[in-house]
Amino acid sequence: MSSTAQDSTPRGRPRSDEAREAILMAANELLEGAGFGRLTIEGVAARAGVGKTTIYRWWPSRGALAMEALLSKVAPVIAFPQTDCASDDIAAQMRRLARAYRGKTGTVVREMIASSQGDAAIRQLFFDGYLAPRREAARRALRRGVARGEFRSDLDLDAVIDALYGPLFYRLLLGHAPNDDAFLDSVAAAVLTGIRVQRIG
Amino acid sequence: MSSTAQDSTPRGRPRSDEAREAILMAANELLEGAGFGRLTIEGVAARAGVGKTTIYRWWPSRGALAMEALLSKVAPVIAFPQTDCASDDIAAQMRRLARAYRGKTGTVVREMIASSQGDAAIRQLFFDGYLAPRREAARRALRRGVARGEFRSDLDLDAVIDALYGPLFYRLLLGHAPNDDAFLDSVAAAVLTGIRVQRIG
Amino acid sequence: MSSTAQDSTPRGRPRSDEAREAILMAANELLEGAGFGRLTIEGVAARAGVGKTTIYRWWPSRGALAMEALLSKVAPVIAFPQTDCASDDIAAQMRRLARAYRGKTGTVVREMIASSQGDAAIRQLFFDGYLAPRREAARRALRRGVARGEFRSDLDLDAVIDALYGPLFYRLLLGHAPNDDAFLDSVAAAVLTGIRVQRIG
Amino acid sequence: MSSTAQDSTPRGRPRSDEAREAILMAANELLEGAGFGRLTIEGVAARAGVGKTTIYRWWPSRGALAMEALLSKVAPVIAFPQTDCASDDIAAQMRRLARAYRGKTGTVVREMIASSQGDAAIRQLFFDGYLAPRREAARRALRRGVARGEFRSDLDLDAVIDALYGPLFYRLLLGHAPNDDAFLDSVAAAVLTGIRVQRIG
DNA sequence: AAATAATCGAGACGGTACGTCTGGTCTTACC
DNA sequence: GGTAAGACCAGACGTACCGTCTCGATTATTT
Repeated sequence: MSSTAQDSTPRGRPRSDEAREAILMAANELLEGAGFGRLTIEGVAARAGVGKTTIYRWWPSRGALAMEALLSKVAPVIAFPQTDCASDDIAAQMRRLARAYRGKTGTVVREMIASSQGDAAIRQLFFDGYLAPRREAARRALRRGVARGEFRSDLDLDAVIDALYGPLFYRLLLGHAPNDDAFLDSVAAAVLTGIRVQRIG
Repeated sequence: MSSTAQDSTPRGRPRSDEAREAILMAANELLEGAGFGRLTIEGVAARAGVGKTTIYRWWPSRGALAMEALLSKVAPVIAFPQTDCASDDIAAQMRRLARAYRGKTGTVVREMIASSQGDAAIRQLFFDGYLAPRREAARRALRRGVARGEFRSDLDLDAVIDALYGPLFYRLLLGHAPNDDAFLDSVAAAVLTGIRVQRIG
Repeated sequence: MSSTAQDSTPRGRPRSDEAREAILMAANELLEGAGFGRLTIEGVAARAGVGKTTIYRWWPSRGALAMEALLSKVAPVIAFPQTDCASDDIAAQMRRLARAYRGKTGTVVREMIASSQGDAAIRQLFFDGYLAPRREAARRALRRGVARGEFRSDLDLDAVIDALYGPLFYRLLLGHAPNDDAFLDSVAAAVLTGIRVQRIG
Repeated sequence: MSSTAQDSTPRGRPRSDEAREAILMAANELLEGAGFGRLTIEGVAARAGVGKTTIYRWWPSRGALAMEALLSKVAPVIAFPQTDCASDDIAAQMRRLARAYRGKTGTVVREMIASSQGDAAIRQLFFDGYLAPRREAARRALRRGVARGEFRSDLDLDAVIDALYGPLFYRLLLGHAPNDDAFLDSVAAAVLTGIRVQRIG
């Protein structure tokens, strides 16, 4: 077993975790207080009692900092219940997710998606750090349904997930109508019915 | 007793349409060339050969200007075909819309939605000027299907529209997968099947 | 039947002088309230209820307007007394002038001289409208002294005037010491003694 | 007990003397080329290759900058010759000063005095930085004359200085007549004669 | 212990763009 | 045909942040 080639203990003064945490905390406070648009590096540095250099040393951009700040405190993945019926589990999770998005989390997610639009690196951070694990959980729920013979086995799971959650995000971002339970149920019903194993007439 | 409702004779030099058009054209050029993030009031003023004051006099913010610039030249509503089958009409329009969004229009729409997140005024402008007319066209297509006996008559049309187009916008904004025809067809099939009048067994 | 030409009322232009006076009054108010530095054409126009054009039609610059505004209300020439002794007359007038300059007039004159520095036209206006008549009065007082045999007859009167009043303006503008009577008397004494007809020993 | 008076260790990046000098040089060039009225912070920044912030960080106003620029390059105090005769020394220095004022320096000094009128801080700067040392030199010359028994010992030196130099500044600022040698000599003669120790008849 | 190395805070630096203010010019409609 | 209103281009204002760059001070590892 080759002991890792990369064992080189770093020289010099080690990174200060105290500073790191102060920065993320300050960033979060600014994000919640004033929104992403008013989060500035200088503001974070001042509030955290930290030099600007320290921020630039560790984060490539305002967006990257905001994203990490958010991920550092984002709500845990909304879990999928595991009853006898995968369809019900999914519909129930969607309702819970929508409830979370009606609060502060929704604002935060909206801003994260918004700030992703102009910067591919931020988009990747958001996808990897936030969206991907949540999509993986959904994928597992769907696979469970497939395994139970509830859903067809030839599904494009990503497409199904997008069909289920796309409307929710659409309303979150455009804001023309609320993500109420009736809406989510109707979306879930339409999509899940469409992927259900057909009863033979 | 004069009953004139509109008595407001504007005083002073009237607004210059020439300047207005030069500003919107310059804004569009910058939007397409460098994106919303690089659109600055100073840049627009310089390119349009216009004083900054003239821009600030008529547009309250960078976002409002960008939005109006977008709306002033955006492709006309992607029309719905009108064949015998409303379902086919809708699915066909979705494919066309997605094609448009794979080009420059998609980038601009993404950025407009993003900049809507921090500014309620922009959001309203975008909804009224861009989204609402397109949703109304979709609503008409759905009503046609209802009238033809193709779709159920108890539908929440807005919810149906969100279910159809939400996934498309979701992929547009998150970018984790392309809006290809197969995906859109599967979404359309699931949703439209769900609202179809049930055949009596 | 329109009688084109001449109604009994001759083509009224009732405004002109009214506007002119309103402008000068507004300019004076601004000058006294905020000083020359804060006098702007726009401010004057707004306060006078007048279009900017009307100001630009009659005055070539901010300074010219200010100058005329000041001249329109400036205190009358401080008269020279006419006693038996021209020296005493002059010294007395200097004391009176200094007293006037210790009040608002002094501030106004200071600012007029200041605004003359960058604009030859303003300087000319100030000289012709303010300074020249006052110097002429001083010249007459000196000539009276010459005629009476009190002063020498080969004098360069302008140089004498500058020697008399220069120190007063110097203190007015630099402000390092007050123009008190003792100072003025000592200046007057030195200069007037110097130009007095010498007693033959 | 440590008696160190100066314990303030400056933190952060130290001020750049290079920038400071570039700014003063650029300001001087603009002052001489276009005059104080055309000296703008933006112009200085551009010419010096410096950010505007750097100027605003160290100078509170356009006038303060101009003043320091002037002081940084103004000829050293026009020295007083030191011959046997203090009267001659003073008259000679006045001629030299007037010669300097007939050139570019005169224009700048005029403008500085003008801009002092609306800003007490500028006035103070001009007095402390420019005028006071020159007056002190004159005071020393006069004291020399007193010590030599040439002038009376009960003089108000400030008043004498104002009497000597006031006319010169008066002509400089009003511009109605040149500061030629004959004029200065006559002023000097009158004033210095007046303060001379009287010969006993 | 001393030297080396990377960190930290502070804050100045050259810049870009902001949104405002004023200058001086130019249209309009009204009187 | 002069006037008020007010839009127009131009450009400087003073401010906010950007991202980079010294500094002196601190905290580790390596010699």
